[in-house]
Amino acid sequence: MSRHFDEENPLVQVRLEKLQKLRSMGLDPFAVERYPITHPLEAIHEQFETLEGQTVCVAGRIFSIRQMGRATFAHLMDTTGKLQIYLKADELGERYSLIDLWDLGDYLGVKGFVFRTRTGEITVHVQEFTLLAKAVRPVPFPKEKGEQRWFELHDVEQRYRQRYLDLLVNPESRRRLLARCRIVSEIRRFLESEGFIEVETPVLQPMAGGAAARPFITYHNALQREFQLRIALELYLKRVLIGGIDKVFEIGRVFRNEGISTRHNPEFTMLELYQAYANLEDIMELVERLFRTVAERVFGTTVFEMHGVQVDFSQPWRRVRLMDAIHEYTGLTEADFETLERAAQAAEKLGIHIERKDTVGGIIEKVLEKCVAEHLQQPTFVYSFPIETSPLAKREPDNPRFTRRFEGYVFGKEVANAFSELNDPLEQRERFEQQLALRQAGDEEAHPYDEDFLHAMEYGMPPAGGLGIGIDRMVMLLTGTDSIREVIFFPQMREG
RNA sequence: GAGCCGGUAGCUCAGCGGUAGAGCAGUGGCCUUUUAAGCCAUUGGUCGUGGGUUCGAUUCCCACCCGGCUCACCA
Repeated sequence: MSRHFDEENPLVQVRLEKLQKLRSMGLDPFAVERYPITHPLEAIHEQFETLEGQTVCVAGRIFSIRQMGRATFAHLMDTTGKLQIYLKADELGERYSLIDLWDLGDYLGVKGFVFRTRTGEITVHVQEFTLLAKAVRPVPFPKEKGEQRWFELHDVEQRYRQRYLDLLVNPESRRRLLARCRIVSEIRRFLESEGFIEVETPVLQPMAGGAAARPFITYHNALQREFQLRIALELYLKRVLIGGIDKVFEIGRVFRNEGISTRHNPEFTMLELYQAYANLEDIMELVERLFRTVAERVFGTTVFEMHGVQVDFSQPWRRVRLMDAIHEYTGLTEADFETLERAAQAAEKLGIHIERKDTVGGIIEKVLEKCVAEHLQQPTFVYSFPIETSPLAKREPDNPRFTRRFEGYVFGKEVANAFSELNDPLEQRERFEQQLALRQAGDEEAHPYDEDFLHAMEYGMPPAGGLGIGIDRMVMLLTGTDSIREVIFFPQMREG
């Protein structure tokens, strides 16, 4: 796929010649700035009863064209839909021949009256038209009839690299990506209606914390220092909480320096929220309400299906202790994880690869990932996570090896992560020290020791429940999509 | 990082040792309510890149690039 302007391409040449002709007639399409439309295209269909016989102005891209001598039919397309237009030579005079200078993909504005053709299609009978912009490169619009389409843009690489073409040409892609926009919008609306305030916190951070992941490094010239791109929103949102904003959230891009896969893009969108005076169970209920509300508002249903499994977000989610879930699906008991040695043995038996840096808690989470997650098809909260992998969560009072943390699973995939947040600055300091030890033992993703954050917490942080949701993965499950790239407008690609 | 599959015209694809094909799009012609419009004619390709084998390579071999899937790494 060449990135230069290939004027030698005959298809481009033809279009450039047409552009030249238009310009020589004083009809430069690129000189046009505005076209006063009276209706989006879909509105003509919706309001046909009242619009029949009325004059309207509409605009869109030429999606198809059928010239039949002295009469021409074409379809325009805009964000809302498509509309047929009809042009007659004996009414348009010399201007009729300008149609020869049109190509698929050109932007056209027309004025005319609304009618129904002999075959019943709602159409605008054009009296005046203006070419509003030209496509000098061929746009691969498909042929279509009803729901059937031919010669569609299929090449996955091209669909991702040139998403504008994918959006233009493939209705499924458009639907899926627009669904993403509406999901984000409805999440905001829901949280605001629950009294949460949206804030924006730094992307450039001295020390990226709040999650276990390697950061991207960048450099600030004037300050002559490195910064890290954030890997989570957590620590700054907690500072806001300490600042007295009791219900706070952020929807923002985070960056993790990892491999790319069907489920991982180096930059992705997180929702995090914190609610003072709320605990883990309150957050569970909030998650249930969030999914139910967004599902209803965006899709008009709470029932979703993926790979033949049906889930219903109008129902409460199952709640299960992590160790109980492990017992249920592997037969292992807590005793099997008493010591690092036993835990490693148990995991190896399940075919899980253990590394030197793994802790008992790390191994437990691996077992969850490899052997349990796939069974959690119905919406499930798995709670009570090991303390080693949860340095920012409160300890369980009667079980100090575990924390007040849950992960939400749907269709076997993790979609939410939440805790009763640790707000004891003395314990937080100890937890950071433990993480430091892990880091020194070779765990690059151990949580960094953030003195500034500790300082903030020492002024007093309220008891609070916190939640993180990967928006991209939430969109995947609500749209039944297997690849994260399909729900990101411009997924990361190697240089092409 | 490993394995498998793929990259041929603007788009969708076929071809697979003898100097490249179809449909649609494009171009020219006929056609004043068509709709995958139709009919006739026609243009268009360094067959991902670079090496090698061969009289000859899109086709066989090697390396590389890009993509997809699976696994690994990774929330």
